[in-house]
Amino acid sequence: MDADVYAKDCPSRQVLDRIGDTWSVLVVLTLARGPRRYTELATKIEGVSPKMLTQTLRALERDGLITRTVHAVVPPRVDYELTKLGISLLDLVDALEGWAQTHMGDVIEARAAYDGRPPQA
Amino acid sequence: MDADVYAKDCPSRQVLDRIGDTWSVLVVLTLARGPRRYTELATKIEGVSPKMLTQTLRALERDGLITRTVHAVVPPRVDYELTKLGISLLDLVDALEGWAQTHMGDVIEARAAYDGRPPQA
DNA sequence: CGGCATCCCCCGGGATACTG
DNA sequence: CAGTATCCCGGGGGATGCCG
Repeated sequence: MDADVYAKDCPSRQVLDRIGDTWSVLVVLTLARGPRRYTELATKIEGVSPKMLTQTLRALERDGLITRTVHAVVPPRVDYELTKLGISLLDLVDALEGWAQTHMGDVIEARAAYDGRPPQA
Repeated sequence: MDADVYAKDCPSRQVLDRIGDTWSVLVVLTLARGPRRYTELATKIEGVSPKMLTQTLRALERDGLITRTVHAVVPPRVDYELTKLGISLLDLVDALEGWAQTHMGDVIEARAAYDGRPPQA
């Protein structure tokens, strides 16, 4: 198999897209330290709508990155948890978060410089 | 500074978004082994439209991840190159590509299993 | 509580054509 | 060659309302 992310039809491109999705990343990060309930995820991840959260969770489940466990109690309780595959992704996603935090300042600076300078300097 | 990616207004979230963008990732990957011209990028990265390529390049430039060098020749020649900051991101993005390629098979399998099974098994 | 369905709006982004 | 400008469409995604 080629697994060429540059090829628009290669599945690896789709996988890359999934990893790239912000909500996916945040969900995986939130599940880093064990199972979480739907509401916990919704609360922790600011700005995500119920629709997008569900959609993201389904996509991650479909891709085998998380499991969805329904507890037959009332009120209902649903736990989401990283699979082995999901855990293997965790290191990466963690690094992503780290990079974003570490270099956030640099990026902000760069933006200011770029915006402050006349277009055709 | 908090640098909380879960906070919807934290700049780190925006940085995360930029990293997440598929075109950004592919551009950075393409620039991994040295400067590339606009057309080279357009050719290498399948499926990207001129509009999106330009837009992506501008965003990356603004964030200080790449530089844009215009050579005063005719026909015009423009080179894009990773900055130090961009290079620091390269390792991550490389790992991303690697993960996508390595686990592509697992994901495809998981999807087949998920899709093949009746909704409420 | 944890969804799914529906509606609807907005804009991301592709296609096409033109310019320096 | 390396863009920019314009048009336009599809669907991403928010809001709301209803079930188990």
